[in-house]
Amino acid sequence: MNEAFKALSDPTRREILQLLREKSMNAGDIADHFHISKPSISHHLNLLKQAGLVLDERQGQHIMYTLHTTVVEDVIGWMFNILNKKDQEEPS
Amino acid sequence: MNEAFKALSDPTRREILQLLREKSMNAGDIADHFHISKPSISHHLNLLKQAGLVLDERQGQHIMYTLHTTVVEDVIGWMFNILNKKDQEEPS
DNA sequence: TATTTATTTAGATGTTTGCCTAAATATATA
DNA sequence: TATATATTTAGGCAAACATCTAAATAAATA
Repeated sequence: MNEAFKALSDPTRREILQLLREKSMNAGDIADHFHISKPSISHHLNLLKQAGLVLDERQGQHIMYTLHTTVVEDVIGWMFNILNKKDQEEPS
Repeated sequence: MNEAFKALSDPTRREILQLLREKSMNAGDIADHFHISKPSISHHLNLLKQAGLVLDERQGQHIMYTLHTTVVEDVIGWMFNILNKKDQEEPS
């Protein structure tokens, strides 16, 4: 999960996730939302992929990026855990 | 909230939060849990403080660090938001 | 098959980060 | 007030990071 926390620490990458929240997009369309070069966006996408936060799939000329929520849920779990005292685990 | 995400991106700092989850501790006792110099831990504690994730209060010779959960809740909110499609906001 | 379009890889550069040791500050105590 | 204890600040260094341009790769199309 360390890679996920690292990936989430960059504002551009968080914005990419927000974009993908609405719908899957290809790399070029994602890049068009930022004032950053395409190679840089490609690098961010790769980090998000390594962290398990997005999936990629080639569709002909394009590569579609999709939000992958499993790791997001893991992070939420970690965060929730922080909110409860160890010896006071709340019943569900 | 960017500072909080940055603060959470380091494993040592996340471990500090896990420690403080159980009970408040002073800087020295926190440092004793790690194989890192006290100045380095002090630096991590300062970043956590800047991010609003911990509070500090001097108690005589010691400085007590306490988990502060407001920002943790904000981050959880952001994470949850990612899980829901924009045009499909679920009713509470 | 040659060209165009989409994306990534490679390589370079400036900035940020995490760590260290040494020195400074703040409080408590002899 | 002098000394001991707790913690932070300062300064430096190596590794990681975010960005760029140029070149390489992959697929579609003329």
